[in-house]
Amino acid sequence: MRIVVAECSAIYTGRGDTKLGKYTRAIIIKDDGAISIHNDKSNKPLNYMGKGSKFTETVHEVTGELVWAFDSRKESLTIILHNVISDSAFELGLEDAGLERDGTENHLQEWIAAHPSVLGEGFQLVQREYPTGSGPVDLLVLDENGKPVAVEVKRVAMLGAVDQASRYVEALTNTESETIDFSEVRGMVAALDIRPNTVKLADKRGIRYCIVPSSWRE
Amino acid sequence: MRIVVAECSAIYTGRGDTKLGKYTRAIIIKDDGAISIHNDKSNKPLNYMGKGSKFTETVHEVTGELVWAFDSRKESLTIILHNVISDSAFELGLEDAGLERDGTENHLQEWIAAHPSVLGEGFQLVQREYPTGSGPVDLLVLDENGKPVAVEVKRVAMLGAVDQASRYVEALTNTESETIDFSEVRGMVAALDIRPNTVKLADKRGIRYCIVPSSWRE
DNA sequence: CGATGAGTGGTGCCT
DNA sequence: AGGCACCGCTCATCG
Repeated sequence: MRIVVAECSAIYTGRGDTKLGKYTRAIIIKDDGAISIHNDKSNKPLNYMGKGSKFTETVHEVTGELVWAFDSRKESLTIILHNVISDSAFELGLEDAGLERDGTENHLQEWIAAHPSVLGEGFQLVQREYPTGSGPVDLLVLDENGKPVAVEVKRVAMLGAVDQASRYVEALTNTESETIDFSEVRGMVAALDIRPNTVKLADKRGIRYCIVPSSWRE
Repeated sequence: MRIVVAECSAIYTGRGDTKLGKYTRAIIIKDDGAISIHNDKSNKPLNYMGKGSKFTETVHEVTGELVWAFDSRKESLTIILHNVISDSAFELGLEDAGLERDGTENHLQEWIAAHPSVLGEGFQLVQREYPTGSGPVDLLVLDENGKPVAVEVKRVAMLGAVDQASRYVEALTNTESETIDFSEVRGMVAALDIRPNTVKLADKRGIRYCIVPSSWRE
C-alpha cells in the first residue's frame, strides 16, 4: 500500500463525469491496483478506480507536474500532482482472511426457513429462493389454510420491500404449477424492523407483514 | 488525517456483526472523526465508523495491547492493536470544495424538464419533484391530451424504477387537486438506458417509458 | 432525528 | 459478461 499526500487535481470520466479542484489530499494505491483519493472528511473516497486499470505516469510538458492516468475499459481517472508532500509505502500482505459477517439478511432468511411458525400459526416452508418470473422470492411458504405466501425478508423493511413483495405476487399469480395453486397467492414482508410508512403501504396493498423478534439469533 | 499501520483485530456490532482476525492493516482516522480499516485489496474498508462516534483508548490488562473503542448510539467498533508498525499524521485542511459532478440524474431531470417533448409530442411540464403521498415524483407532466403523467427519471432504469412509478401513480390516483384531474394519472419511466426485463414489467403495469438520447447533454 | 432516494454506489450470485 | 438484489451500503436532502 502506497500513500501519497499531495496537492492535486483530478478528472474522472466514465459512468459519470467529475472534476476535483486543486487541494491537498491523500492518494492511496493498494497492492491489487485499486486507487482512491481522500480528503479529510468521511470514509468514502472522492475519486477512485477499481483494480485492473492501466497506469501511466507522464510529466506535463509545460508545468513539469506529474500526471497519473488510470484507464480501464470504460473509465479513466487522471490525477495531476501539483505538489507532493509525502510518499510512503507499507507492506501489508495479501493473505488477509477478510471480514466474517453474522446476522446478515441471509442468516435471517435461513432462520425463518427453519422456524416458519414465526410468520404465523401453522405456516410451512415450501422453498427458499423460489423462482418467479420477476426474480426469486426469498421464501415461499404455505399459510394455515395451505395457501401460498411469497415472503420478502429484510433486516429493515422500507417501501422497496413492499414493492418487491407486490412484484412477486404479481409474477406468481397465474403461474402454472403441478403442486401449488397460485391463483390466491399473497405477499408478506418479514423483518426485524418495519417502518410506519412501510406498514401503511403494505396494508394498502394487502401485503401482510411480520416482525421477527430481535432475539432471533438465540 | 492519521494513518496507523498495525497488526490488529476488530469486532463490530450494530447493524450486523463482524469479526476481523489478526493481520497487518492500515487504520485511517480522518479529522472529522471518521475511521476505517483497510487491507491491501479494493477501495472499500473492511470496517469503518462514521464521524461522531466516541473514542476511548484503553490498555488491555493482561496483554498490555492498545484497545481502541469507537461507540455511537447504535453501533460500536473495537480495534485491538497487537503491534503498531507505523503511525503518521498529515494536515490536509478541511476546506476542500469536494467533487463536482456532471451528468447526474439531477442534471438529466433538469434537462427533461426543459425539453418535455422528448417524453412525447405535446407533453408539458407541470412541476419537478411534485409531492405525492409516497415521496415526491421526479416530474409531473401533462400528455398530449392534458392528462397527468408521473415520470420517474433514471440514468439506468431497472425493476425498482417501475416500482417507484407504480407507487406514485397509486398515491396520486384519488388525489384531490384544484388544477389537475388525477383520476386518470399514468406512470412513465424516462431513462438513458432501460433493461429488457424492466421494459417487460413496465408494459405489464401499463407504465410508459421513454429512452432519452445519449446525446442529451449537447 | 427519521424518511427517502441517488450513487462512478460496491460486491456477490446466478443465468 | 449481463442481470439482479443485498449491503454494517454511504451520503445528501428534506420534513
